[in-house]
Amino acid sequence: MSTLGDLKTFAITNTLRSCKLFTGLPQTDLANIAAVTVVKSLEKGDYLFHEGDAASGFYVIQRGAVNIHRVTATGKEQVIHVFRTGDSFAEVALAAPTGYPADARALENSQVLLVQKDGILALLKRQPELALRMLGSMSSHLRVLVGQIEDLTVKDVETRLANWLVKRCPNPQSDAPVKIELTTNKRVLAAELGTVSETFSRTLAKFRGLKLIAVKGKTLTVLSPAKLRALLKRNLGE
Amino acid sequence: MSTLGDLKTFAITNTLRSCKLFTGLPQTDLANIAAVTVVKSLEKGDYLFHEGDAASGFYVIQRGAVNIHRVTATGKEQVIHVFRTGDSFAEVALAAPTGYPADARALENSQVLLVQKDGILALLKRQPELALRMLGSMSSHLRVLVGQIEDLTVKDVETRLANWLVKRCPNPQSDAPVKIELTTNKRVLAAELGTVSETFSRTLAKFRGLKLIAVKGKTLTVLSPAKLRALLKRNLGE
DNA sequence: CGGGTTCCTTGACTTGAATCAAATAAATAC
DNA sequence: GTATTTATTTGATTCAAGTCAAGGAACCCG
Repeated sequence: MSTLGDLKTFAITNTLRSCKLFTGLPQTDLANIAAVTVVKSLEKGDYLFHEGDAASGFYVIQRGAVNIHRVTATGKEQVIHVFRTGDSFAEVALAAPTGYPADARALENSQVLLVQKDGILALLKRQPELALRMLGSMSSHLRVLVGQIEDLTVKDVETRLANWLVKRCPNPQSDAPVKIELTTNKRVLAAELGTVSETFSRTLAKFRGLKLIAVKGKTLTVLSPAKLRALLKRNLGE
Repeated sequence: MSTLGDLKTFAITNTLRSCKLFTGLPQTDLANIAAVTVVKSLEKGDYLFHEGDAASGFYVIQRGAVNIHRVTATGKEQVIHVFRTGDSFAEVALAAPTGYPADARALENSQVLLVQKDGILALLKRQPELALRMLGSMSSHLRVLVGQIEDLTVKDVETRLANWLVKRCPNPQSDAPVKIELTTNKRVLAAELGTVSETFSRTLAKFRGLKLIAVKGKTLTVLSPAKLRALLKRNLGE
């Protein structure tokens, strides 16, 4: 049982509340979840878990970024998704078979909450509302993966990059330049887009040549979101 | 309310029981689910739903096969998964946002059960055990998708086909030939493997040349599962 | 500042697989 | 059975993108 008012519990419930999975839950529920939760600190590059590891629970990111990926026999890394502050992931842990299906590594110094499997399962049995939320969360992961399968197989790198950039423009119809600060190095971003750094670099160069973007170090500037969006539509629509 | 002993309900509960999602549930639970379930018959080629359609529930296949896919702007179809008798799919319907994320089409004449969203949600609220099963089911779909992302991006067609064939050999270490009957035409199978019929055909031809398989109409014979497995390992391991 | 990483970019080359085109083969209808 | 459509195979061509190689740029650290 958690002691109400306990300082650590309080800090954890605050983080939990900021996670979409748990927003709006009554304080008592949050405290119950906090009671089965432990905080983990990760240095950049640390592995949180590996494919096949016994799944001890699922995670909520308090601060930082975690890269979920698979490593092939040839050592290549296929990025499945990058989760950031407030995201939850690895809900798959709650169901048998209990091994994680992929690797997870911190892309920067991060702090995550591990919501322990046994504890949360017991809670879920008592609180169907929570179970439905977990269903919702997993369903949104499924949607992302379905989208990604299409992305990776159907679109070329140029289209994927255009899409990625447009998604980051607050108002893609406008002509006002938008600055985008890269939070990772370009090799990691290339991997997120399902390609390698060379191809990524060439595609950036192409866009630069088309005066669609400007690149200065880790700052990308979309010169005209509207034009970029037009290119994207052209690529998709034909 | 369903009348217990009602013939239709009885038929439905029998199907439900054969679905992994529901096996072992007590008869009363099954009857409750049956009460919110409707049977749908599909002709080969019929669409069950399209991407973006309001999701009225999830499905259990009683007989036949359903192809889940996305259609791109260029009209190309990317197969996400093929579900068969006893499988459940589109559990994603239970969570908002309510549109289906892909298209579903019958690959052959089929009969499916639609477990209606509203009804099952009400049940889930009362029966957390059921909610946990749904979590399990979605989590296994997640695992499949994660595997597929790796498949599609990392492996070449030869490796994907070898993998597909080996999976269908009861004992892949053995040297005893295995017959595999195709349940669809080769274009559909090619799409499942993330390629087109021409490339699929060439890859079959290659395997035939290597005496790994024999092809006669819709019957593939793996001449030596062990040899095929060796090729697969070679492709993956280097 | 100078040497050592690590990261990024560019060029040259290679290749797996899609596309286009055309020739069978198989299935279905009339 | 013959016609017609649909599937499958094969050949030739093209292309996106990965790999290999080499030069810069940026960053770190003493």
